[in-house]
Amino acid sequence: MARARVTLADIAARVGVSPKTVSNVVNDSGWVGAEVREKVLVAIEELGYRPNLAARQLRRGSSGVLALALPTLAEPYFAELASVFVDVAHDRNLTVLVSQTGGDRAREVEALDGVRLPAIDGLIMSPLGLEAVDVQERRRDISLVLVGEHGERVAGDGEHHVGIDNVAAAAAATAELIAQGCRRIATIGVQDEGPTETSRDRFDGYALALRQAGLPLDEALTGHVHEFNRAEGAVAVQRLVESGAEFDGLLCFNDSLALGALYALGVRGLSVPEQVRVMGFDDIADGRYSMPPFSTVAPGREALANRVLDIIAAPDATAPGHHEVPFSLVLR
Amino acid sequence: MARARVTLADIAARVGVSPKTVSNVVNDSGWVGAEVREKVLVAIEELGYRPNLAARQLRRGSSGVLALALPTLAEPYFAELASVFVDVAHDRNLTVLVSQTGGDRAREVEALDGVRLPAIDGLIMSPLGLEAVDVQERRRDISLVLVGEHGERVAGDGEHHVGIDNVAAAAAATAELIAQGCRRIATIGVQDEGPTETSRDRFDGYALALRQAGLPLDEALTGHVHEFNRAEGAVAVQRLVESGAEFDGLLCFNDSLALGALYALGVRGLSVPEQVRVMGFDDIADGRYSMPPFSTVAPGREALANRVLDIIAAPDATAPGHHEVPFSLVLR
DNA sequence: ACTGCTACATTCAACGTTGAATTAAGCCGA
DNA sequence: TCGGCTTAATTCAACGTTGAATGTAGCAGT
Repeated sequence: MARARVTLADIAARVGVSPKTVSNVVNDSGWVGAEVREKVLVAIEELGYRPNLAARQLRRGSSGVLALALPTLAEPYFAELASVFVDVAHDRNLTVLVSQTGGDRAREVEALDGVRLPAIDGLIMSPLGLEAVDVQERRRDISLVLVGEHGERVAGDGEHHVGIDNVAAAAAATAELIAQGCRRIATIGVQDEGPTETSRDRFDGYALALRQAGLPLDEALTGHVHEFNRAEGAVAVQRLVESGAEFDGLLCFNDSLALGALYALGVRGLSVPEQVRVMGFDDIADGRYSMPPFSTVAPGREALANRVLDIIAAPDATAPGHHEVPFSLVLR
Repeated sequence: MARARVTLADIAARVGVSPKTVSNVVNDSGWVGAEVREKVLVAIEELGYRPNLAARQLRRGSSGVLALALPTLAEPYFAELASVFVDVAHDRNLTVLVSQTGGDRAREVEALDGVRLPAIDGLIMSPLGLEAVDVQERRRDISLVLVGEHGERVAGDGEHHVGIDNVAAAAAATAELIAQGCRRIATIGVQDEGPTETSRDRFDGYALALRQAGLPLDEALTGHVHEFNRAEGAVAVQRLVESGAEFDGLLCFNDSLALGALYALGVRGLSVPEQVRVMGFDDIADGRYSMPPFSTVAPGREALANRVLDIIAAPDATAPGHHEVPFSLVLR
């Protein structure tokens, strides 16, 4: 399996030129005669030469490779985000490699330090455990862009962050439920511990929309969770229903929660959307074929990826801090 | 942002020792006195030294980094597989970086060649467009392990492949439906074009189980699809129902198809599991909170990842060819 | 014949790290 | 006192690539 590597020098020896000339052919740099170029290309083909990227990067100082560090790929939102990032980057002739941190502070710091990552040009991270001080105290030689709401807090004014306006998005989603006739709108996804930025922003938007519509904010309609996944969504709805709370609308802080909620509503025999209208967040693929269907907030994933890559391409052309990308409502 | 890199030489100069001694401290190699070690560690902390991985790999010839190339992260099966791989590898002190090829032959070949990948020690790939000749004709200096059914064909006897016995798994799943009382079992997921290995194996298992139970194989109960996703699953069921086919069991060739099928069954007013029992494949997280619930075949993901990493760790200790890992049925 | 130019190709050194070989110093026992 | 052993640190070269500097023709122009 592990045959010896073919190097520039091997090609050079075979053709009878210097390694540098071969390098020039490979990189289309310098002056190379047509005849020599041809012979070199033939030799490369015959011997199966592949540039050693470690050596190239060591010399050049850059690799054209970016890393995307996410809490988990098991959550569809992150998996789909990763998918979009890779594709958008591919169109730009960049490679994005995806890494999974588990949302663990230590592993996120490791990613920042480039521990166990190959030499990369830039790091895109959606942190969960990271603290602002972790970013501030270490000098980096690569560019960093943070995404996600926790990332926004960590970034502060000193680092790049890209994301949607969560408060506005949650307010728009809530307003839509109200427009559809809901008057008692429950919410699922309030978090009381850990990185709660997302939760808080979305709750703020929810509260804002209620206030603007002159509806009361009822603590009994607030479903608390530990994490944003189906299991927690199901349990939260179960608790709400058992507590005797009555509601005709349900704002879930992401689609996984919404899918879990639909499950629990189904078990309880509550029909969607007749008895309860459900709204989610993230527009993940699972939600598109959910039965019954529910509406959701679509963050502009392509827009996000493009914005991030713009910043990575020219980190100093953009002032650090928060950069906003648009969202939209998907009604089903 | 891009501050100058701190090198071993910088640390060495500050402490007043040779770079090699600093290297020894960093790698716990060679003999270093307690006092010098301490001073070096302090300097490393103060200056924020981080080893240059490109240089290290160039010198060492290996990086401890593996790449996992998948068709897409947008499909939950692959995303969850990636998640498991990263975690299992992390436990073994290895890094797995995930790449997305789109199932495109050219991009899969690029991955094989290491184009636009940082220097890595091993490649794990679930191919879709790749051909056996692509693998055979290029000499590689890294170890390769293929996964997935198309990968099994590409691997042949000359390359490593790890996977479950799809025929047996599909047969077991079908036998379970029969044991639950189903007599007319439809199937969804037969493919007529592209990389159809998965589809064929599962259909063979389905046919085998029917034969063993003395049940007829009815072509009218066969749902054809182009891809394994929710949309196709929904459409396939719709077609089956509209064709007038009657069935009390439904074997879907993966969970995404099953979720789409459930959607279509729901729209048609067919109740699950009363009127139709549904069985899927892959045991993805979405399926676990599906309403109504359905059973599925769980491939041993951890077992798969561990087997693959065993092989990568010692590629020559294992004969190339197919290596099997167990599956199990998850009944809901 | 001399200068200056163009087109090609080469040499040299360096990117940062680390195995292998070497040196240096301290200590022990004969 | 000498050789031999242990501990500690060093020097050297090389991993494969590529910028910068340099060399060498051949040819045009004066």
